[in-house]
Formats: sequence, structure tokens, C-alpha cells
Amino acid sequence: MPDGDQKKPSRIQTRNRLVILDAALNVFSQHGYRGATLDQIASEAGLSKPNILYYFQGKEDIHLTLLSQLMETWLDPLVELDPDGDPQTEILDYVQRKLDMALELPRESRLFAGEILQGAPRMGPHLESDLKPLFDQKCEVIAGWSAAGKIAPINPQHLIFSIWATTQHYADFAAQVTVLLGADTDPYQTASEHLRSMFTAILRNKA
Amino acid sequence: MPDGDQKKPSRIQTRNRLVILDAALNVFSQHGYRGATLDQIASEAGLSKPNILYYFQGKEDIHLTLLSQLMETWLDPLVELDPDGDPQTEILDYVQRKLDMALELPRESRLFAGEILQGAPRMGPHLESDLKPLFDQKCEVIAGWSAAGKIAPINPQHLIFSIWATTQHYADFAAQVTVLLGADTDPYQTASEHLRSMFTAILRNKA
DNA sequence: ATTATCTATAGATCTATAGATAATGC
DNA sequence: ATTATCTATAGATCTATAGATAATGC
Repeated sequence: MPDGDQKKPSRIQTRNRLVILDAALNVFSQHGYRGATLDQIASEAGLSKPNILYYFQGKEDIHLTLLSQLMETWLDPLVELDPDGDPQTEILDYVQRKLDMALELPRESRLFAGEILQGAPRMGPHLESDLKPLFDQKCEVIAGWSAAGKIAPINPQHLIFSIWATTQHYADFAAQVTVLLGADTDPYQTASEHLRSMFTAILRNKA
Repeated sequence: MPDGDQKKPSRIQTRNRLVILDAALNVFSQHGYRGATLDQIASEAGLSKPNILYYFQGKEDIHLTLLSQLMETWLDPLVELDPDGDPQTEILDYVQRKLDMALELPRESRLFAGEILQGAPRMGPHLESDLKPLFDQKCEVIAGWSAAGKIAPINPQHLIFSIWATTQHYADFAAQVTVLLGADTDPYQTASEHLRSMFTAILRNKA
């Protein structure tokens, strides 16, 4: 057989790996890496524990696979920020996409938050290799818009941090938001309006 | 002996409990509740594991004690928001106090973040009993300022969420901030200026 | 023939306790 | 006498593997 030979995964392989990753996302995002157990993942996935280990090398393998696969999804909204678009529209749309993502993919948001919170022990290299180049590039775009007077003078790095923080807050701190707004209140509409208004104000700001 | 009798703790009692709580804060804030072990806490505290359990009933007892004791510190900056002060000054000073706290007490910030991230399994009641009343009260103050035209029309709940999110981000996501700004950059000065400028803009906003 | 699953269990880790010993305070 | 600490270990939990058995694809 040729060197780079790799058997095509069977349909069952493909499906069970997806089932396991989805179960693991539930468990890891709720309990953190150490708090999650293979028993819980197996139970969520409807498979036996040894069977989980037939599809993945171990607990860390599952976690790393999840993080790697989700990184792309996670960066996507920032990738779409278009240097040639209208600056204010581009930034406000980016805020909206991030908020949508936090509310549609709260498990993913919490998985990342937990990993970063613990010092990114397994994701550090991915941050350097994937996130940082994109971040630097988009900061330059925003700095260019500021310099050209198309938006207010602003620190691009901290602007992006503020966008991440305010949008992901609704996923990562959902337990607290629910207590404070009441379990029957859907924060989506009001959050969206608040963030739009807030970031509009700072982009217009003549300080 | 009278009913409510409680022996005064000895000096060693007092000191060792503090030593253990400080060690536990290190360990819990870095690894989360499940990820932390009594071994790590004992090692950090310079005490034997059974000795830890001489001072506390168990792992959960230590964690709960930490969370309860820190709740007060954590709410303090919001308590200080003065209904009779100048609205813009009060809010901007609050932002500054929260940022100072995130940078001075990052372990505390991460401990709370981890607890909320996992659905506040041990802190839920404290949120209802301590945080919510204060939150509601201060939201009314801010709503009053808005209604009186002293600051721009704004959603008080989401404004507070945005303040929490943007300031605590520098503690909770420090690993990411460090990668993106470079390990040699101190974010404090630039973050402070950015947040002041941002929240000034939204308070002034005439939408 | 190969892929997938199951039973049984090894070996490590972790929380917690029992019971003996040492240190401290009256 | 009381408080504090230590050694030893019980009992539970967890990751991972060995080896047998069942299901699937050619």
C-alpha cells in the first residue's frame, strides 16, 4: 500500500464519531475538562464506555478534536469582516453575528470560555497559529478606518475584546442573566438593540 | 452552656483557615471545582490532606466558604454606585472600579466565572438572595437617570451586563488577551482608556 | 475478513475517615 | 485537657486495556 494510505471511514464510523463529539460537547461545556467523565459522554452518546475508546484514543483526544473543529466556526464571523465594506455596517454586522452565534451555539461558547479560563492548556497553540494572525489583520483594517476618519478614533484591539466580551456574555453567563432578568425573559431582542446602540455610539464618538 | 455557644477559634485555627482558603482560591480558580483536588490544595497550603479536613468538612465546604466570603467583595463596587452623585461620573467610576478589581483580583473573577459558566450549581441561591436585589435597585437608579434626561436613554440591565463583561474579560480571558497583545504588553492603561471612552460615548448618545 | 461492540478488570486517582501521636494552653 | 497533626487505609470513581463475541461487507 502507498505511504499516505488512509482507509475511508465507514458510515458507522462517521456517524458514531459525530454522535460522540456532540455528546462530549454537552458534557465538556457543562462540567469542564476535568469535570467531564467518559461515563457521562458514553451515556449521552448512547454507547458503551469502551466503545467510545474504540473511536477516540482517549478523553484528551475527544476534547482536542472538539476544540480544533470548532475553532473554524468560531473565527468565521471575524473572517467575514470585509475591509472594503462600509466600516460602521461591517462592525455592527459583526457584533450581530457574534451575538447570534452566542445564542445559537452556547455550548461552543462555554467550551471555549472554560478552556481560556483555565489558561488555554490545550488550545494555546491554536490561539497563536489561527486566532492571532486573523486578529492582527482585522485590527489593522479597523485602525485604517479610524485613521481615514471613517469611524471615530478607537483602539482596535480593545474594541474587538469588548465585542467578544459583551456578546459571549449572554452564553457564558446565561445562568446569571437568567436569574437577573427572570427565567421567562428572552434577552435576545433587548440585547441586540442595546449592543447596536452602544457600538453605534462609540463608532460615532467625537472625543 | 448556653444554646448559641460557639468556641472562639484559636489563632492557629484562624490562620490555617485563611491559608487553606487562599490555597483553595488558587487551585479552584485555575482548575475549576471538579478539576481541583484536596492534594493540590494541601500542597499549596503547606498542610497535609487530612489536616485540611480537620479545618473544613470537605471539598465542597471549602468551595462554598470561598464563594460566600467573596460575594461581598464582588458586589462592593456596585453598592458604591451613588444615586445622588453625578450620573456620568458614577457610572464611569463604577466601570473603573470593576476594571481595577478584575486586574487586582483575577483569581476571584475566574472563580466566579467558572461557577456561573457551569450553571451556578453551588451559587445559584446567593445570586437570587444577594445579587438580584442589588441589581434591581441599581437598575432603577440608572433608569431614573435616563428618564430624567441626565444620561442617554439606555437599557440599564444590559448596560450593567456590558460593564461586567468588558471589565471581567481582562481577568477571565487573560490567557487569550496575553496571546493577542503580546506577553510583554500591560493591557491596563489602554483598557482603561478604551472603556472610559466607550461608556462615555454611550451615556452621551442621542439616538 | 473486517469492523464494531461487549464483559471484565487493571491500575491510578481522589475524597474522606479512623485512630494514634505530638503540640499547646490552662 | 484540648487542639493540631500524622500515618495508614477504606471505599468510590475514573481512564484505559485485554480479550472474547457479534455484526457487517465482500
